[in-house]
Amino acid sequence: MMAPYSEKLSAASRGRPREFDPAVAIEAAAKVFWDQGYHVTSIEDLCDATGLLRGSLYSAFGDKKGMLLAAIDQYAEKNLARLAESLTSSRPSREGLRDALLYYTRTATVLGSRHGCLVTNTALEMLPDDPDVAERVERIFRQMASLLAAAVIRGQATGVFKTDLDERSVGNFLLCVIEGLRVLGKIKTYGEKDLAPIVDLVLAALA
Amino acid sequence: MMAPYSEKLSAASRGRPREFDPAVAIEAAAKVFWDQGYHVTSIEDLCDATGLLRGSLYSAFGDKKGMLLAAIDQYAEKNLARLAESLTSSRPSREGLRDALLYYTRTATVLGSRHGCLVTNTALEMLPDDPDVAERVERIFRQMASLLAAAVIRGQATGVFKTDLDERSVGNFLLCVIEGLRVLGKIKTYGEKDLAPIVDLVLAALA
DNA sequence: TTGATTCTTGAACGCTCAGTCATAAATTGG
DNA sequence: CCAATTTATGACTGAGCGTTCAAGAATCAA
Repeated sequence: MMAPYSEKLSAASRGRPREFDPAVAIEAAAKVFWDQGYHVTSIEDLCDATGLLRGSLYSAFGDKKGMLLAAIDQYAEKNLARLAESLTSSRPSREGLRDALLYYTRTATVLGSRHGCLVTNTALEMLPDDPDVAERVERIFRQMASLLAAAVIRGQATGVFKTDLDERSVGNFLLCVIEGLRVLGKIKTYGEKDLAPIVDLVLAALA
Repeated sequence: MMAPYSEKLSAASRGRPREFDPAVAIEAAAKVFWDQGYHVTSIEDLCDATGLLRGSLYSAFGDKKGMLLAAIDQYAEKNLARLAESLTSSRPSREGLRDALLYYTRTATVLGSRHGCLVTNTALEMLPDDPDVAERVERIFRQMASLLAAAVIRGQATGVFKTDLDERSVGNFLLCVIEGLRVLGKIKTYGEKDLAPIVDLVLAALA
């Protein structure tokens, strides 16, 4: 179960070639898991979303869990890259971090699609019992906290933030708020104008 | 579905008397939903946990969703009362709020039972699609935010907290952090000593 | 061309699920 | 005691689930 699908996903040199792009299929599957959750999603849902038949999905990803894990991996890679770019695109500033956090208040509250974050949703649905999901969520959260902490550290060097902040604590603090925003964003009574002030209070703790 | 079970739960004057206490049954059911999540939990799981047979559960609570809603209501009532008492037991102080928040870092990270919060778990599993759960989560979160905001307001009057804080924003901020703590608490790499510093950063934003 | 290999197709399997119902048991009102 | 009413019991149902698999199709190596 370590990498139950990656072996299968490598292009085979012999035999009939695969007729679909696994990355495209997984992106479609990820949307379904994201919308509905893991347990509610049926294989038929995934077939409909991907346009593939059961056998093709099973031969490529092993089983339903394999499809979820592939979805999480692909989703996390994309979103971590986006966060990293958002935090490093401009020179460290209060507004740079503010914009990075406001991204989560915006995506959390998009009307008609309050499905939050695939990783957060899956974590709450499947932890603490599922070791495969746990391993991935731990890694993703660690990377997010590192990126956030690094941004604050850079801001400290340029005098934007307080200098007596513990790196690890700040990263966890910001990650905690982001996850909280993703929870609140699921409730329709919380709009962006309710969540944005939270970000400003967060920044007040750092400067 | 408004109150699908409450009508049934009132004691009937005629006929064979109910042999079990619905509140006890619901507490046992709530533990199962809390541990496993709604969709993974089967009626047989609930029968095992409550010691009752299917017919008794169905006649008392209508259906599986009715059992969940009753569990949420009972759980929320207990926990809101606990939070209210925690916040008002001593005169308003930085340490009073700190203790109230540290409660969540402790319960979130109990070894061997990182099942978080029933309301948070159910919200992420069933929102935004389920209106019955949505209605309850909205109400519970609104009450939590109100209690937290009121505690800060009382602290402002005694000079413990900054005076330029918006009541609504502070309540949402603290609620957001609590929900974030409940998410992080699901990951075994986060212990209480990782979460406690978050609380101190939160307090730094208020004073 | 032949055989091995891989993917596609879609029917089929075994199982679990939420929910139902007929019957029996316990209570109340008259 | 006799209906009427409510609960307890547990077998049952129909639907949906994840997964498997045999047969057909497409490719490559030789």
